[in-house]
Amino acid sequence: MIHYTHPSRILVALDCIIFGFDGEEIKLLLIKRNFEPEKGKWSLMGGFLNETEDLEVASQRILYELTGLTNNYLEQLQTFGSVSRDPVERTISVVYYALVNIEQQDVTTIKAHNAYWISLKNKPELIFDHDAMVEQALRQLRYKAALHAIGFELLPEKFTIPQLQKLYEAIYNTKLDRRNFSRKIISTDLLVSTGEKDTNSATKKGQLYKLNAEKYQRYLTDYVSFFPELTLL
Amino acid sequence: MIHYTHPSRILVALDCIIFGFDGEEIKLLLIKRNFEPEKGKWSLMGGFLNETEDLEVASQRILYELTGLTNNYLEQLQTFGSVSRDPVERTISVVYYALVNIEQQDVTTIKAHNAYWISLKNKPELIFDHDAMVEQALRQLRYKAALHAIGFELLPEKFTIPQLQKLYEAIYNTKLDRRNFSRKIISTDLLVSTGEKDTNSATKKGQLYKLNAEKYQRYLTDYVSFFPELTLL
DNA sequence: TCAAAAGTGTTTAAGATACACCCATGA
DNA sequence: TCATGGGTGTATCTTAAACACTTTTGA
Repeated sequence: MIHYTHPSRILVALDCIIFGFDGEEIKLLLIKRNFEPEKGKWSLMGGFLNETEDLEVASQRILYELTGLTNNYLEQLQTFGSVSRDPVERTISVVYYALVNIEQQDVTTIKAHNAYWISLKNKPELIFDHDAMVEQALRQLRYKAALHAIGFELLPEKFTIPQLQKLYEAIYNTKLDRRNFSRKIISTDLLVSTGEKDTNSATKKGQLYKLNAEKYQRYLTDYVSFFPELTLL
Repeated sequence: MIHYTHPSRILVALDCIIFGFDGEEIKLLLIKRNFEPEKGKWSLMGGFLNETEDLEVASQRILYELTGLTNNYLEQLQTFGSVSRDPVERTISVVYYALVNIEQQDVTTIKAHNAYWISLKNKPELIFDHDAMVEQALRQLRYKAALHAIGFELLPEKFTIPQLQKLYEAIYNTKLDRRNFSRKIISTDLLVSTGEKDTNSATKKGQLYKLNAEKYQRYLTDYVSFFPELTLL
């Protein structure tokens, strides 16, 4: 194989910010490291890129190793490349963020990695530049969820409109008007009524909806605003 | 220095999509390669990341080498990492896009690199995955310029509102209503009248404005919509 | 029967859109 | 003086925002 003459081959890591939603709060899947470096501290799930592995494939592998999940929402965020970001060796890190249904993961692999779901509000300090990664991922989540229908990735297959509203309130750390929210969601035609009712609710049982898969695919790339105050000037 | 045991150190390239605006069309600064590999074909400006160089610094260096420009709008787009994207050797490429004022660059260095401003409509086929990079950069430019006040980076310091409108029409390949556009821009309070008139115009000379620097800084991070049809459902 | 959450309708205000007229300039 | 492009005003329609009442459920 021919090679470039440029000498500087660099270690390429991947780190993954994994978001979940428990019905009340946005949570992060974080690892309490029982390995070096920085053993005992908190970090994101990560790994190295192999020579013969696509970047996309590597990110899916890393998510799978920790959660047992495939086919999740997984999007590249940004690459972090300060010279001094990893004290062990010059390493650049390609960062992905994932949205997962918190009820679907494989508890065994999570335990094996010493990982825990931590709510954003209680996030401990993380190693290296992982705090900056999380901050940027949250910004991207807010940005994207305001314009695209990605929030559903954090919910179970069937959900009520009030549940969806709680999700958006958690993402934006705000309160929304129930009536306006409901009307707006209905008007997108993104939801299909299942006819079933939410059995968990303690009081009046809400109607369970699922996604209109076709419309949903369109809204992943097209603009929609699920966040009322974002009428953009 | 301690090293990780992981063996796969990989060549890290940077590629840069450079957008300009000539008053009528969005243009790309492309290189007709007089060097290997793919000599004779068109490509983006690129280079390799050095072992002791921050990623951000490297992207600025590459932009400077080609255009002689510093302090431009330069933002990381995404990292491309297919195994087979570069036939010479496994290389991942961190892609940046830059917005430059087409009148300010250093013609000498551009000539030295055998680079030319090509309008988007006449873009030739590029090497490797550079076409996909350009496509994504354009999508990002459209996305971002609809919400943030970044378009100004493509204009000279002083400009008329009709010039600004032409820019947005070029970015979105559409026609906008002159009266509504003007009102919307004025209402943002982003422009400051200079009192001067555009001397280039053949007919009625338009008022020259410049940016309200303070407001501008805010709008780089905050949302603004300069694109009327983007009321997002 | 009462508290808590779900569901729906109305009114108002703001913003987007469409459209018409006048002004300045140089050929 | 006329064609071209710049500047401003107004009416209408759509959408967001604020707000009140009724229904369902289990304790």
